[in-house]
Amino acid sequence: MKNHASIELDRLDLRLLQEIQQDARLTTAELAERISLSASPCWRRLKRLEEEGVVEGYHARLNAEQLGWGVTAFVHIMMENHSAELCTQFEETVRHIPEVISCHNISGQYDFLLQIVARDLQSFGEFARKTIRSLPGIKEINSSFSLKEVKTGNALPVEPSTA
Amino acid sequence: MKNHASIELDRLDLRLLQEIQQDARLTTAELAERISLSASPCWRRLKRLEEEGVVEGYHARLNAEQLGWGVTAFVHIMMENHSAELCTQFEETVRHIPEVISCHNISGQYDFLLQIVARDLQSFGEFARKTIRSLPGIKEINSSFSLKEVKTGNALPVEPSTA
DNA sequence: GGTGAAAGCGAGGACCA
DNA sequence: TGGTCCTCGCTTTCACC
Repeated sequence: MKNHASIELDRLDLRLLQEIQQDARLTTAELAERISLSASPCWRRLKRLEEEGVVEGYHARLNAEQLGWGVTAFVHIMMENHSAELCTQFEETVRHIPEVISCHNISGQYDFLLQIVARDLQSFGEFARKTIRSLPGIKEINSSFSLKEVKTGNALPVEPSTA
Repeated sequence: MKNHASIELDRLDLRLLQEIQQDARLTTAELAERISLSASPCWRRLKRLEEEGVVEGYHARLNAEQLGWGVTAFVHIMMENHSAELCTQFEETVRHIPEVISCHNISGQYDFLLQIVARDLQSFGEFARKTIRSLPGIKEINSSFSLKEVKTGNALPVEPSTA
């Protein structure tokens, strides 16, 4: 898996990526038909894209509600200082907390933005107090709750125009 | 596809969901082996979970960098007022902008939190000015940039304990 | 709910243009 | 690169515990 940017991607690769991003379980034959190619070269392209790391993985998207995760929260965190040690420790800890769906180090007023799930508001409160607030070096926390998922799926735009 | 919450999920279902969340391309045979079941019942369970909407879809995760999306931004938006009309229009518009990876209606100071990708900072500036700022009813915008993806994948926790 | 088996299909490779 | 063919193993669906 290469991590270099700027891999050569032609129009077929991009169409393939678009399709596979929308439905990861497409068979090679189906995929081939959709991008108007025959199965073998289509399969080879996909393998190449996997090798190059353009395709990072295949995942089932699960319904949070039905799994009992009724609350999605966005938590902004400000650190007391920006020592590499403190931040690295924070990141390492956060990475291992399953309720933390995503975490970004961000620019601006706050240092980190976390997306978190919880069973309900009460659980979230407990989680915030026990698990987040108690981490070392945290100066300020600001939580917002998702009232409505307007758009999700985390699909990247794949435009043939930019090839 | 049902949308009701609280579907019956036993330990096997949860293990299955965990596996399929991590690797959507597992074959039924592989999946069955991992959860110590034979192929047929395993396949039936998966189908049931798809039917019930617990599994919402299968998606390839693509590498943003390699597709030329060098910038990930989090944009907080405050609306001038909260008229249903204005908000619905905003949501509908936003849903159709490919650069908008996700959008949540949130509680707190701001009304919406959007995750956006752009080729570079300059493109983002242009996008923010032309596409976002010009939407009707927007009072305030606050953008932060992702400096580092500490954790991603959007995997939900699936604990057998909560079954 | 679980097992076993049968039929049809796709993955993945060899090979040619 | 792309296309064709081939083979093995898997998916999928039975009928039956």
